[in-house]
Amino acid sequence: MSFDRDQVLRAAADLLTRKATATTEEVARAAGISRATLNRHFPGRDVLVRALEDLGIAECEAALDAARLAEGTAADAVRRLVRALEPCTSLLAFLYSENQLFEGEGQHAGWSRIDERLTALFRRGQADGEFRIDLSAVWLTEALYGLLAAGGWAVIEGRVARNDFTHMIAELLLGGTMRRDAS
Amino acid sequence: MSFDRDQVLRAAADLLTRKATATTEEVARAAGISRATLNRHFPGRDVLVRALEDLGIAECEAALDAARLAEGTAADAVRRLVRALEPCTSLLAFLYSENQLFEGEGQHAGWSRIDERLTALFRRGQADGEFRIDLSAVWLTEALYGLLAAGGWAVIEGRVARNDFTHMIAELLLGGTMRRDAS
DNA sequence: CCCATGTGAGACATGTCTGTCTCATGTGAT
DNA sequence: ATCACATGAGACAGACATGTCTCACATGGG
Repeated sequence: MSFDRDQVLRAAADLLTRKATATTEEVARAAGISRATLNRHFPGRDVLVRALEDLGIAECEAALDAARLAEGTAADAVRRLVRALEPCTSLLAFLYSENQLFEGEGQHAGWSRIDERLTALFRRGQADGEFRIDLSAVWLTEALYGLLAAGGWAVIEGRVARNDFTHMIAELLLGGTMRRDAS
Repeated sequence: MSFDRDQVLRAAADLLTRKATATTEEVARAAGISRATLNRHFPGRDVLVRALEDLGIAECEAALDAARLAEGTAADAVRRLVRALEPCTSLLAFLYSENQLFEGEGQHAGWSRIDERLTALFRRGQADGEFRIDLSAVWLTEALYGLLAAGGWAVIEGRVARNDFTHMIAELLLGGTMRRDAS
């Protein structure tokens, strides 16, 4: 019954993704610890959310590193990225919706770094003539977030198979819905 | 100072989209009425959310009607649909995130109807050979929701221009990021 | 003019979540 | 065995949102 910070954070993320308004007692029970212990380590719900944010940022940056965005074609980099991001989608989905609440406080600097790296990837694709230029790189970054969240929720609700996750998101983002035969 | 149900609902939607945890007093103040009056007409927060849901469903179905999804190419139908949906995006974005909370209760039947109409549109595009078939129509429907929400929030946060809304979403969904020259 | 209706303001009780505290228990190290 | 330490369980008070109630006021119709 020792305290495993990482395991607690993951249990909290799993629960909060499904039920964003969960009580601290529910979070504690989901993590297998008491409310008192949860409060000793994370004094306040905002502290817990910030810790989840830090975890999400760390996992995102690890995924970005693992995807080696600078190598190969931008399209392949996007595919590697989506695949690398898949394990932390539910955490991202939670933080994505939670972020809407952080109105004025200014967002975590980590997200800016991640935004910048993603935007740079799309800009590279545009500069290489690989991606179209009438959709701004900033919008493509936002769209990727939206598709990841939509995909994560669709998987949770059983509307789509988890195995299809990477293919669905990456191929929709890259190729859209239109058939590409013609060519 | 008479009570205008529709105006109150729109004010509530605007506020709740930006701050999903807003107090009933904040909602009332945003709508220009007192908390007592708000509670007379919407006894309970869930009643208010349900009313917003009904409003969102009604506006969605009106947009679906206006877009005449059965006419012309499926791609053009999607473009008309996104354009018709644009005015109620913020309400949709709120309901989209709020819906994650309705876990067990079973969702409003209206959403099923809307899902079905959207899925039918994508299926038609696939049957006509216009859309690719390796992305399921159900996923395309979910993706459209995700892109609408992402677009709505990106506009609210000033990351992208409101004028670009329709083009960004529709063209990304239809054509993806890849350049389409070649062909 | 009088009355009915609807509203705003405020007070009040209630329920819930939260943060904190105490105390007993269990575990590991010495 | 003993001690230090962390945890679990429960109690407690405070903060907050909520729902309800009363009362005063304005408006509109009879």
